[in-house]
Amino acid sequence: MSRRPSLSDVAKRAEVSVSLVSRILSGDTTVRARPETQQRVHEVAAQLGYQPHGAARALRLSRAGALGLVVHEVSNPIHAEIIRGAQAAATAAGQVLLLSDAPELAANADAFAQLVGTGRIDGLMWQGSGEDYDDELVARAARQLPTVLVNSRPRAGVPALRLDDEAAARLAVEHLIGQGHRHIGYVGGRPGADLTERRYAGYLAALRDHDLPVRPEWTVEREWDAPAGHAAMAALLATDPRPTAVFVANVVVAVGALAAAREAGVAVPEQLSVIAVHDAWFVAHGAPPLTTVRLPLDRLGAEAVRLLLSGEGSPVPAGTAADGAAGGGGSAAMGDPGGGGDPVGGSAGRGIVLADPPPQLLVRGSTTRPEGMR
Amino acid sequence: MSRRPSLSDVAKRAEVSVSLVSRILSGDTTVRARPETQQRVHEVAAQLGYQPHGAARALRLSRAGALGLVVHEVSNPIHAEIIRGAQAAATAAGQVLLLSDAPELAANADAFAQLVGTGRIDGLMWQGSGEDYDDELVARAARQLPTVLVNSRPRAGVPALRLDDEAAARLAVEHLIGQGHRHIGYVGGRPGADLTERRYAGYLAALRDHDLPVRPEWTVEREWDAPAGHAAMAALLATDPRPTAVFVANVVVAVGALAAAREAGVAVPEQLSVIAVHDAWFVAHGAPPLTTVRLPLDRLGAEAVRLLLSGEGSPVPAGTAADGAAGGGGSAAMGDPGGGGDPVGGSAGRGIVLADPPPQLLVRGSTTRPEGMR
DNA sequence: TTGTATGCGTTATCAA
DNA sequence: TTGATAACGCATACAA
Repeated sequence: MSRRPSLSDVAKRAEVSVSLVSRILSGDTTVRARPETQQRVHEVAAQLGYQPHGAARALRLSRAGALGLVVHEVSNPIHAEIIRGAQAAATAAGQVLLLSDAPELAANADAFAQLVGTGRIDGLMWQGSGEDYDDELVARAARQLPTVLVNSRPRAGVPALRLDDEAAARLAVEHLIGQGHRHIGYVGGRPGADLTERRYAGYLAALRDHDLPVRPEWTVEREWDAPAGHAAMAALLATDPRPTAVFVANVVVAVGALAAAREAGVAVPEQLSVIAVHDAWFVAHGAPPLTTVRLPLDRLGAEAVRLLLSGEGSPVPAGTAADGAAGGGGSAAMGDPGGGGDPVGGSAGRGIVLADPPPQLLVRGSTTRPEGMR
Repeated sequence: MSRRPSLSDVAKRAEVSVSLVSRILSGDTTVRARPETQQRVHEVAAQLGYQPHGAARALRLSRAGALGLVVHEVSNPIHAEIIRGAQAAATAAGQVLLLSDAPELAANADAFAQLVGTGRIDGLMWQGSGEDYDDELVARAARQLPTVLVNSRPRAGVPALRLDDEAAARLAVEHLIGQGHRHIGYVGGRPGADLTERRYAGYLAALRDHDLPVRPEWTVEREWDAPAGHAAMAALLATDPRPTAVFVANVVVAVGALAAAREAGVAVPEQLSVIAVHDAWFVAHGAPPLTTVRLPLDRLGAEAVRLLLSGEGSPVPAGTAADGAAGGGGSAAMGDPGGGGDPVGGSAGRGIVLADPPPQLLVRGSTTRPEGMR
């Protein structure tokens, strides 16, 4: 028959027992089998193209060999970077990556159960976007699985991985200040979202450090998409006086903001400098090419994988579903991995900041000295 | 203990046998159990939060309940659309989606084996990009799994799903012609790639239909990325006479092409109209906003899932690995699903064209009547 | 140095 | 109307 060869097929052909084959092929060091036997087994296995059956292994070991990644919108280039990093890291660790979509999981309870409750994955990475349903779903997931939040602060007791957004914002704003700008506006993302707040903090810190005024009407927050950026920039340009430069908290938002400036007849960078956090391939080709601060988004994904695999994901609380004894699923480890973290809480609820590599300024055409300066 | 509840936990608590629970919970219609028993079982299951263990199911049923999707670059917005469609369709069908990266699979044999050879997935979707390794890898995969090529013509006997690229190109070029252009250039993607050829065919057909000349020096093909588009457009603009309009075979390429025109001081659309295949959110915010032809990329992913699930993926040839009898893995069905296909070969090697919904013209600012016309 | 037996959680076959 | 049992493929404790 042409079905996939199993251990017993190999065993039969090599004329040894199944268990011996298992031990030999899995590189069990305590197996002191005859060298000739070992070789024979290896040969037969190769000949037959034997590969262990994933489900059987998962069942026996009660480890799925897979990790889940939940993202809010694949088409967002920022999320794509995270996916890329996670994908590569998972593969490198011999795990497969299961991709899912947050809005869909929120809308479809079966889908959620299918992903989280069936033992298909050993850990879950959840890209938090500050949606309302995030907290609830993440909390539910964390009850069943080691879970890590990505690009978010810790919520619902689930550890979180994030980048040094404050430093990035600071770097961006300081670039503007260095060019001589003293009137700098802020376009954020969704109000109240972690990311917005952290980047706003960096913006404020930079202004403060240089004794520059903060004007409330120059702070506009809408959403994390281009239309929102468009609206925000339009609002900002309607102020009087108007800033000579704008820091935009996200490159996607910046795309809309640039379009709004263009439509308003405000030349960038001649009349208005614009800088944004995160880089995406297409902004380098824009008019003008956008100056950005790049953050290592791919590392975010990679580090999340590492965390999960090293057992530092959210510990699964004991006595969840049925009875009530101790013993647990996810092991919990301590320590502060990753570069320069600022651990917040205890074993759960930690916030880890990936500060390495640091934010990188990519100067392109959208920033320049303010008009009338020299 | 706090481990996940199993069937036997439910059975114990409901005071029935495991097999009865299994049948009741799986909605077996032939199970004529007492209504009260049924209810009790359901209650206990809900109480315990019982969910069948995926691996155990997979082992028993020899179906993984998962599909694999291999893509060449997640950050490409076009690929992201495909992923999105596949993801949604898989979830809707109760399957999970396993995402992988083609270059990585090409470089890492273990990763390939892990994805394809371990029974983790019931079918594989492979986004073909005309890379050299594609043929070989797809062929290997198809020997083990029902496989479908996405956005490609059939290769290596593997059925393929694609969009009506020729119609899209035609629609785009006819839009230009309709505006009065008679000198229309072509910027393609990777030379020799299916996509390039199909779109080129549409371009040619449109010109032919309107008795417009085809000038070899106005046909430039480089690669599927923005830098290539930049180079191609630069080459095109160096011709003399130069076309008044350019059809670009891909929106990503078009981003680079627009930048090149800008740098060359050629105003779009005043001096040069540009139109491209595929739509991406950011081009609407560009300068100028790009006119595009949208194709239902998400349906491509969704339909691939449907095909695999309905058993119309590549049939796995019998007698592959070990012995040599009949009996096979993937069932093969015939028929011509999806809208208006042009099936090419037999059961394997079919090419299915998704012609519905048809290409959609999105007129934005990058096209206009040629200069000096009225 | 190697083999036998057991169990992971399900489903399916058969018997009662 | 229900239950006992075998089997899916593997890893391991134990026996030889």
